[in-house]
Amino acid sequence: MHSQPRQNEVTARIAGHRSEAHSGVLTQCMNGVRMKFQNNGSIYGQGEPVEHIYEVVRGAVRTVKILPDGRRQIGGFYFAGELFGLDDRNEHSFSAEAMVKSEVFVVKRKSLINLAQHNGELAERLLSVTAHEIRRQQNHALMLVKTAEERLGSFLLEIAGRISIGDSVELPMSRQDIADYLGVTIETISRTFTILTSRSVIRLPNARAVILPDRSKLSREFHYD
Amino acid sequence: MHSQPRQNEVTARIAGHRSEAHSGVLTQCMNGVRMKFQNNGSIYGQGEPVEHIYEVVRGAVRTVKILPDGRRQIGGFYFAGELFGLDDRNEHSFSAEAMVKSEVFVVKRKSLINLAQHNGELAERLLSVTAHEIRRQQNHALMLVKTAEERLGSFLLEIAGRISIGDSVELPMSRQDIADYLGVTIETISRTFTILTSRSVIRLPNARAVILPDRSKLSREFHYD
DNA sequence: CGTATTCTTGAGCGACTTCAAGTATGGTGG
DNA sequence: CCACCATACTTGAAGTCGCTCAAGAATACG
Repeated sequence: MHSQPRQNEVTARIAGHRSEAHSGVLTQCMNGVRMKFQNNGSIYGQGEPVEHIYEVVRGAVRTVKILPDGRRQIGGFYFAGELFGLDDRNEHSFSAEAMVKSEVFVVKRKSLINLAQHNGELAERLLSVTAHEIRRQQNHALMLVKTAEERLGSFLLEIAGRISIGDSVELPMSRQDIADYLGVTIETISRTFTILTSRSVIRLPNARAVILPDRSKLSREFHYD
Repeated sequence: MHSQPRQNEVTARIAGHRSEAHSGVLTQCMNGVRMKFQNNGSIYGQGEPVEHIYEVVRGAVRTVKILPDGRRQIGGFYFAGELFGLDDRNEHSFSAEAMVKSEVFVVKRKSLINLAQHNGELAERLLSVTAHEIRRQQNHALMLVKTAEERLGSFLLEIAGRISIGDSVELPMSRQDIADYLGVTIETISRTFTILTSRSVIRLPNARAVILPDRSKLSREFHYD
């Protein structure tokens, strides 16, 4: 059902275009470990103990939850400079996987908390990062109450806001990932891409590349944020 | 469309049953102001500057977003001891309203951040509260990809986990609030309550009171969390 | 007791799902 | 380099769940 895709030409370019080491909150002020993951590599699993916090250095990561009945839900996508793994429990409720060849900076959760206790600036930045994550999750919830066209529209706007180069975005995630993030089927995603293209809202040079000619018009139509 | 309900007998009891002052993260270690709000009173508005952080002392609060096309979305419900207003931007993206007569402890955002910078324990607790809020938002997103029956089932489980007395819950929110939280219409919520009742999954002594006779069975069926 | 409001129920319709092919694309071995 | 296979993506047709529109029942409060 959700089998291994291959590293194709497009995703390889994505992994590459941010290959310069991205310096984020953690890499600047902590000692930790850099880890590399292959396409689809597992970073941590649903149910594993929460011992680390992660920062994407290069590449792209998704968090995934498999429900008892087999349904798959994507919690979020994370790109260079972004933190993930911020669970408040002792067990991860989602697993994390690299979507393309990626590099991740890993620090011990306890060390980070300890350091933040004696470093006010770090504590503030951490708080800011978590507050930002709350907003993103709220936006995610907001997407899920709209029509398929609005969901995909605001999704593309959000992703474009984070990894576009000019007016074009190269999607590191598959249609299935998008479908599982937006709570619709892969067929609906595909049909909706076709509709948006025929309406000239987007262009699709190929399945993984999207061009958004008029982002402000899109924002108005799909009122993202 | 969404007009003012009145303070009825049931919600009055809810406001009352936690009338003992609840001591949370903020009330314990900060100086701030206690504010009282009437049923449906506005605590802050969508678009207003973010200057404070709030803790429910007594009562119940909802956060609400009105989309440009008039649709209404509930971001979350907050009960005694819980924090809200944790926005990462300068403007609130949701407004906050009391659902019943409520008391709220208000502290200046800047003061809190400053204090946290020099008080490691407070910083850690704040981080824990925000991480918990992230989890709740993820759960909210998770609810929105299910069927109406599953949405209402997991919603009732979540609320029961927070404000049940024995196996019964008194809902401070209207059907419209539940509908706008779960992304379905009020008619669907009403019908689904009827279905759950006819299946003996719940009992409804009256519209605002719900009895969950077998919560563990519910958890299995609606696999909440 | 009357009226406003909330909640419930019904019938028809539409958007998304399901099931089922068909097409395109990347990788592999000859 | 090309033929082949596996996988991802697209398209079509029929079914279903939730929405819309409409009315009726229950509840709160003057």
